[in-house]
Amino acid sequence: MEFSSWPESLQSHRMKAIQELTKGQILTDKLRELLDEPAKIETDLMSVNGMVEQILGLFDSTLSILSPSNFNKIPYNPTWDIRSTNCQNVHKAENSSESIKTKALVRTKRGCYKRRKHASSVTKVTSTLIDDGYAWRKYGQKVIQNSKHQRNYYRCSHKFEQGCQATKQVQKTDGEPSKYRITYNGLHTCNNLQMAPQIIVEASKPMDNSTLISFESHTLREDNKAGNCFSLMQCTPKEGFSTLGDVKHKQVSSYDHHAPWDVIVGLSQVPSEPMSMMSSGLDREEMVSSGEFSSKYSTHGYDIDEISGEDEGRQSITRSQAVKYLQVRLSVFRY
DNA sequence: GAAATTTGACCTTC
DNA sequence: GAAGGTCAAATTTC
Repeated sequence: MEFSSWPESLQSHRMKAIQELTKGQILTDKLRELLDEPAKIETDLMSVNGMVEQILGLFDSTLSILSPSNFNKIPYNPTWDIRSTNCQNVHKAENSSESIKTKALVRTKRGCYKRRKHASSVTKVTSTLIDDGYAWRKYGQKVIQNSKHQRNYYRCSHKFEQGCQATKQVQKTDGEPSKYRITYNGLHTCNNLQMAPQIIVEASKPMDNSTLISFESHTLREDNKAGNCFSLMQCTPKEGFSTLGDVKHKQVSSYDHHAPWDVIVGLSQVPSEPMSMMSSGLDREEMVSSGEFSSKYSTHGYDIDEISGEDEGRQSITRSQAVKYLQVRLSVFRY
């Protein structure tokens, strides 16, 4: 990444990003030391878990610092929305005092949107519904073929204020016992991740939990904000979360309440382009194809069976590969 | 009364 | 044409 060519006003962002990545590098070194001694892993599993999560959190923080929303502190203009380009005339007509006949015509043109079939997504399966720290607004519900349960559609509450394109889908799985499949699409650009979650570790069977983290690459599309999105996750089910219909996607206090890095934070909003740019330390193909890595040592209190995007060209890599991966990314990104 | 949810219709993709 | 994602009016909740 050509940081030197960045505008001067962005230098502070660069410095912040470097600071975060430096922390990550230190943690990665420590983690590597731990991984070199399998016996230590056995006895200090929680430390390993915490370190991995912290590293991922640092990525999250860095990407948030480097995200376009931080560079462009300009109030959101709805006309920037990809759909608005084609719909502006529609909205104009709706706002005017056109005839009913015109309105009828307008209504037939609603829904000028692009389906994000190929945008990267993250899917996880949890046994409990969790508050991921973002404010969501339900906008739809659909019966899905070959599925007993309806799928619920949520968009970021700040979609219109800040143009945040993040959406998620929640569907109860048919399995027994039922779990919830949550699919995150798009990138949160709203900067409204308010509160670090309280992670409650299920000490009883930590080995049962697994995490697959997707670094899926995707081409830049018209909605190039779309990216992988590992949201903050709160593992304490709130009251009333027992059924899909009862889920409250409520706004949480202020953005200033980011937790210190000792709080476990998920990797969120990994845009593909920076990842591609960071891949010089390893063979690019290796980087891209290593679209995900798994961890059987997740400290998350919920069950994550999978986090996946599109299935093409991805493979699981070992934990040590993942560490190497993080290390390289950190060192490359630093420059 | 404002905000959130529900729900049928519309639109895109496959 | 079917399936799934989104819109937006109607309805409900706070």
